[in-house]
Amino acid sequence: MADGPTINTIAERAGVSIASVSRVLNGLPTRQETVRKVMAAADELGYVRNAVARSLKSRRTHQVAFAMADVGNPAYLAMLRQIQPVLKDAGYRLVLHSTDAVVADEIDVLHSLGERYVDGLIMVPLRVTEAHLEMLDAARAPVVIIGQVPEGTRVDNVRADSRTGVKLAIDHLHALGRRRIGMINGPLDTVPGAARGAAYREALGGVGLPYDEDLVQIGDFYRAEGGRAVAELLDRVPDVDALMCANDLIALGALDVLRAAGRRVPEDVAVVGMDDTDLAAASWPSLSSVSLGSAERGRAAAELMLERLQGGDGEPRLVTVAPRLVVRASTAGAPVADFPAESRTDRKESAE
Amino acid sequence: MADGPTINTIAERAGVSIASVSRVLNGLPTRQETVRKVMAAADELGYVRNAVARSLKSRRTHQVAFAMADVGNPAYLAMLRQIQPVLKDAGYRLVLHSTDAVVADEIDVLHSLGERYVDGLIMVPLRVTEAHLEMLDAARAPVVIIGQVPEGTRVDNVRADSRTGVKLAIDHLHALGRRRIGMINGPLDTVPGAARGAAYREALGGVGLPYDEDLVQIGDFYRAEGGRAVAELLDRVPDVDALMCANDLIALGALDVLRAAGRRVPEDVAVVGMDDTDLAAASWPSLSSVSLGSAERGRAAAELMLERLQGGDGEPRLVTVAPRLVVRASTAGAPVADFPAESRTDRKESAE
DNA sequence: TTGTACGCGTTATCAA
DNA sequence: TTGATAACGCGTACAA
Repeated sequence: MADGPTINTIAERAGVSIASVSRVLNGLPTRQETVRKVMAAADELGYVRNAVARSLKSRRTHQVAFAMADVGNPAYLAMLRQIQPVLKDAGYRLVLHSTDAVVADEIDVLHSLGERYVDGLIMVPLRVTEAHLEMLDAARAPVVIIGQVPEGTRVDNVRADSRTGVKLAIDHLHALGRRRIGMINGPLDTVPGAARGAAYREALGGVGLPYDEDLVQIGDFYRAEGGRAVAELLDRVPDVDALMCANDLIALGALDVLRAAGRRVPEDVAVVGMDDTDLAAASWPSLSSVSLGSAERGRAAAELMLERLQGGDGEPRLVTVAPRLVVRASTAGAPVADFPAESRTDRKESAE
Repeated sequence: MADGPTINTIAERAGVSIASVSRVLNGLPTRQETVRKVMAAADELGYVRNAVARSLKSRRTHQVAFAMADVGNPAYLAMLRQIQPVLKDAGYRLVLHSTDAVVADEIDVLHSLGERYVDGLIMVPLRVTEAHLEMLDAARAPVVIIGQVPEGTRVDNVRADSRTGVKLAIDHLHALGRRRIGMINGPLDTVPGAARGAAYREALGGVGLPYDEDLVQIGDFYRAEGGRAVAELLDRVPDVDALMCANDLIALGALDVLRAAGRRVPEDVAVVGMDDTDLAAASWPSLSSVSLGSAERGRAAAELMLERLQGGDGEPRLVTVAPRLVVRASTAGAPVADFPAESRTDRKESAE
């Protein structure tokens, strides 16, 4: 752990000036003899350039930050998996920020952008507050926001389209002949909860079904709470024949409860989840789910960021990613009997 | 996006020297009047200290790198989730490296340690080669390795204990009265594959069961391959009454195939997975699984790292994390009928 | 208590 | 082609 050599050390050793060393190291035109001496000295000393000093001089860190609420959330994770390679291939390192769903932490991250330890920031805010907007306005580095921002906000923005996503699911259920389609949602004061609830109502209208409050049950975005909500709904509306769940965990809870209640899935009740996480393919029956394109959003955000970093300074851009309905056994008639070969569920595991 | 103010800007504005500005900003004893002027100027200018310049001076970046093969791997992810908050609380940022299971990339990461853009590195190598050892020896910053390293390697090291893990599972199955316990493994030339295969053989001996080659089937660490392997095993040994699977994905494949073959789980065949990923709780029946303590390993590694960063420079340390058998429906008699309330499967989802 | 001046390791300019 | 030197932004002896 000896102190690392610098260009000064090399210069002494090679008997040249630090300017020459720098030139050689950066491949600038230099006499062969000098190149040789410098390279030899650098080699012997095990020289590695100091990234911090370079950054101070060049004003570029080759780092990009990605900030989201929770590393464990599969949706964010899907984004991360796409963002990482895009940045890596372009020569950027990824700095990870988990804000634990604390708004103050998000503001902190935006603030710290001024410290210039990264060249840019990709952020998935829980919701965009006034404080966010102020910081965004004052930001000294490019920012890409994944999620809804108020009209007119001057930031690059990547969005999902949960309205269309819910519509895909409702249309699908309707086409299967379901007419009593319930909705199990999370809290309505969250961005996803509100959006998905409204979309459900609208989609029902789209297929000519009446909106019935009794068919809607609010719980939380977790498995146990989802299950409880479904139990209540079953009590109240025994003839429900389909469940639109606001995310996959809720849908897993629905499967638990339906099974316990002796209802067959999908014969008696069809179930659709949302976010299309890995869990959807792992469950039994496997779960039809609406993908909101987390992976695609991550990739799009990373690409927008790279364009900014490479000098693009046009108007803020908006990218909207289309949702996709992934049909599996929970809506598709008879449960799949064979094991699935869908490659997307095949992920490598088990390190040691 | 105007150019940010520096302490010089503030000094001018406040009519004092940069030294005074620096002092105020760092809370060193200063006259009240000066403090006021400086703070005022800093406020008006929206000053934020430059992290790069500080790092160059202080020789500390307050960044730690975490390098593993694949962000999507749930085992690494579990580590990441623990490492992140530990570092964050200690004031360190996390730089994420995904090496895509390419050994050369791992070496790159070790090499880049010399660039001093991080204060330390936590790494989960696929396998430790000669090149690794050389780089580790020359490392100019603290390194913590999660995984097996050759005896005598001078690095902090955190290990799992898959041998004991497998033994827990076999003992459990044996206690349930199973006597024809099969093993579905991944390739034997991988570290986990070899270790788990050997552990299986040893554990059988421990409960007085003979080792029978016919009961072992090699596939790969994926669901479809796992399923295929199980199908072959069933063909060859129809009276198998339990399956020890080398990871959870394989176990999911086993459930698929057993279901298709009309074997009840666990009545006819009990199934145990490994790694205890989220998928284990999501499947039906829910999957008993051996946890190798990924989360605990992550936390331990982060804490070892912090100790080094805070000046600890004693002998290299070795931490071994104990495995744990999580019993669920796939071995536990009648499948659980109610929905589970295990909080560890409740993770927040769905951002938008 | 305050200011001057130097160093952290690089890159880049300008003479020589 | 090369070397001395000035930044980059900050912290800090040392002197005033």
